[in-house]
Amino acid sequence: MEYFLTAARLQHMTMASKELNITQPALSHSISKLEHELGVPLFERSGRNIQLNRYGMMFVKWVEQALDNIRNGMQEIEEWSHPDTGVVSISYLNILGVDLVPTLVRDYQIRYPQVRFELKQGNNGDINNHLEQGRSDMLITSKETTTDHHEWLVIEQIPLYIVVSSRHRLADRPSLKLDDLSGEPFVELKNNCGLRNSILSRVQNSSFTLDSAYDAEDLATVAGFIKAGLGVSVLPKTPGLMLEGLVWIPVLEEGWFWEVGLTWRKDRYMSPAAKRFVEYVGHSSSARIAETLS
Amino acid sequence: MEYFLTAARLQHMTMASKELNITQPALSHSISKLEHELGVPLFERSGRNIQLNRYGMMFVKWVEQALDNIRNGMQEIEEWSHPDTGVVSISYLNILGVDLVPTLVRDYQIRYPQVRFELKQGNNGDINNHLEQGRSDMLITSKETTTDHHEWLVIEQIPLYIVVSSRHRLADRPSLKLDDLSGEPFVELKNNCGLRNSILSRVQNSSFTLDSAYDAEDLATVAGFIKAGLGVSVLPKTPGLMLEGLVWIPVLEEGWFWEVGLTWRKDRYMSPAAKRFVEYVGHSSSARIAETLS
DNA sequence: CAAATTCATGAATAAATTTCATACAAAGGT
DNA sequence: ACCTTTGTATGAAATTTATTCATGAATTTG
Repeated sequence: MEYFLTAARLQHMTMASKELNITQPALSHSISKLEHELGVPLFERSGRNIQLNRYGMMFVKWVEQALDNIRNGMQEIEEWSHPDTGVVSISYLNILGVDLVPTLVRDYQIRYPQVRFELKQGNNGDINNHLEQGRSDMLITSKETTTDHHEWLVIEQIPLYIVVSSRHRLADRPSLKLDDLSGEPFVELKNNCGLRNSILSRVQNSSFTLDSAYDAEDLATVAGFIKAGLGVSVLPKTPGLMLEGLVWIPVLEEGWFWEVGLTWRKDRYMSPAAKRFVEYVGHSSSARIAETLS
Repeated sequence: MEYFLTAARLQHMTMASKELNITQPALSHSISKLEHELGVPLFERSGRNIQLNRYGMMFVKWVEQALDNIRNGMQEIEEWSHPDTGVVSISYLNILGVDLVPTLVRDYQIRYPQVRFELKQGNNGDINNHLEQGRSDMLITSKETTTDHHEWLVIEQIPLYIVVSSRHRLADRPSLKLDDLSGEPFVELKNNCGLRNSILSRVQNSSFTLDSAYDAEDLATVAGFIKAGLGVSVLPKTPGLMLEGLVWIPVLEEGWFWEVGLTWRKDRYMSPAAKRFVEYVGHSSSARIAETLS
């Protein structure tokens, strides 16, 4: 195709072959092969020069279009796979859309304003499907769901608090141990939201037996239930959950925080734009952790 | 490209390879080669099945368009080179547009109604250029211009008459010899119109010396000059020249006719439609000649 | 848990493209 | 008119590319 267009443009085999960096017989052969495939000649050979004929002129315009299409396709891929102009496709847990993800995206776009983000949210099951089906490059979720096929990079450790209604009998305590909640109706999460497993595993290590009163769909609903005085729970202290009428009481035991981070599949191709985003998150989160320690 | 589209459509290497009549590794290799050329993967490999990824979906739509274009190009060529639907491209001498060519074309299109004609006219120089440059498949002209690179097929032998004005002193003669025109002002053709050379060569064989009075651009002008009483000439008796006020006097000598026919270059490709037209003209003209003889 | 299915990989083979050498034809210069 | 130059075509050899075969790894199925 490329050969044909060049020969057609220059109407000169030898010059065209030079432009294409091939020998003249190579071009002659391939043009002749094309002509045989089409069943018609594309050039008039009169003496020692060639000239596009009727069929050649017709065919040129189609071939030009075809090659333009291929070039467009390559350019689109190039654009989308370039770190500056490419796309970072992320799925994240619903609750993280309130504060963490928008902050992260905004900060990143100050550095790389041309990068496009493709953001999807959902519960743990949803977003894991996104990742498996390749509809997202990476997830922002809690660590619990990762396997050894996945890479994990922590973004933030959000402290967990015991949350009660302001009218609750424990509402004025400065701090609590988990055991103090024994007998209290506990508002749990329905679907395995990462956080749920995170809390359940901690509970199993303690002597305290959990009295599950309600299963809510998501964290915001849990907060709502507590506010309505229907029970108590353990929640990460994050915007979107800090409703009026809730009291956040620190947990006395060590290590009560919810680890949120980036996860992606080791075996999957990741676009340069996505790679750079991962790198950025790595730097910024380690900077943030260093800051927290000092 | 074809391989990629099939694999993309079926999302299944083995099935695609069967449809393409190649082995599965052949397809795997070529897809992998394409991916390396583009620098990005086009499929997600999860376990034992493949799925188009973001880049693959983008690329598919461009490749589909490109292949459509090539197919359109091939179809257009197919159409134009098919004897039924193709094009017959003819250049002819101006004067033959009055009767011969329209009749020929009309008769042919009764048999092959889908055939398209591309008709150009001009003087001898013009139409010879058309043929040399490949802008026409064939010419309808007089035999004189053909060389051994050309094929020749006679269509009609148009009788030549001595033409004088009705007010001319020879106007009432039933027939004339060429010598009878001695001393008469002769109206000649300017550019070598085939007929001109035809007449001049005959004149050279006779004792008669031609007294060239005017050089006209074309046959119709010759007729006009004669009608105006400016001279006499020899003309083929054909519609378009038979003006009122002209007298057509048969020539006594034998062999005074103008041979008009089809000519084309031996070394040039001729479309099936054009070939069939040539064949038709061959049959119909031999039929006509047989008819004339009987 | 074995059998079957599917894709990837690497070496061997088959097919294609390209080059080399050369022939043929047409322009151009003397 | 003859030689030189320029340009294309052709066929065989060399090279590159594509395909197959054999096989391995991974995942799904019965």
